[in-house]
Amino acid sequence: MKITARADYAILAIFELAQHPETIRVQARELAKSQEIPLRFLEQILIQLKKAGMVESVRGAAGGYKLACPAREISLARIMEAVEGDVTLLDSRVKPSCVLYKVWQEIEQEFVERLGSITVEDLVRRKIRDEGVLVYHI
Amino acid sequence: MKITARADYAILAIFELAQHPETIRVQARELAKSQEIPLRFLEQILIQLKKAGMVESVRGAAGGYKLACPAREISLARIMEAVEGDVTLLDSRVKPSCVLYKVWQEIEQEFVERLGSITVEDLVRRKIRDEGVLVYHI
DNA sequence: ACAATCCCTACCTTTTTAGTCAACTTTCGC
DNA sequence: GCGAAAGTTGACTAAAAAGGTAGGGATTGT
Repeated sequence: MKITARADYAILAIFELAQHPETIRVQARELAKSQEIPLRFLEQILIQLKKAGMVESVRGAAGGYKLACPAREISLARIMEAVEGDVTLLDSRVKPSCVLYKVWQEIEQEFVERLGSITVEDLVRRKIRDEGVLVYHI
Repeated sequence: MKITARADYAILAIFELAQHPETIRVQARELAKSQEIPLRFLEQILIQLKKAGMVESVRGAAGGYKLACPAREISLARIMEAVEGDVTLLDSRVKPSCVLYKVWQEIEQEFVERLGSITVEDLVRRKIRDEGVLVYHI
């Protein structure tokens, strides 16, 4: 079981955006720097997140990104689906007629539900709980 | 989330072995044919399963494979670990200091436990329940 | 105007997956 | 003992996916 770099970076980026006040925009460059993500790669990812409606952008000189919806509406599953297309689809070579097919389906469903149960808001809460205060300010 | 061909084939092979009486040996060729697995590839996989103590082989003219331990002791997790080496290790780029790290650990643990909770015996039981009787006989 | 920033398409590189091959060893049946 | 059937091994290759780059165009603030 491994998380792809895309998904990993996507989650980190959204997580960081969620820690900034809603009113301010964060530039890709900043996100890339603080999370140690290759800028050009991150740009690709942000586009996907934008298309999926989780992030909104402003172009131009003082442009940047911010969340397009409340952090509580963004789950890990949603992020992963946005950048990977088909996280939810488990693919095995077994035929639907085989007993194993159903077993995989069950396991997959549980897994996706679990990923869907964790929101970015949860992450922020956990961080506050574990580390006291958030770092980013206006 | 996707199962590798190796893991998929390994599970199918063991599953088929589990459906044969303990006393008889099944040849790699037979397994390959009935499960539609490339023979040479299956041979690789069987070696891994043997090393992991799940299968035992007899060489020579009337050789073949059989389970090396009761089906109830073989879980999906065990098979996957045998052929993939590190299924259980979730790798993300987040640092251990990040809140996400713990979250991934939790999810991974649940997932692995789930895979560990399903044994080949369970599969056989399900098959009997769903399809009535097993196909393979002496 | 121009610099900073986001956007889009295409491409490249590395790693992993999936599968093959040839040669070798062991065992069985005679 | 001998040949055939079967398992064993390690090296090899092709294809796909992951990870990342590059160039250029579009927008906006100053």
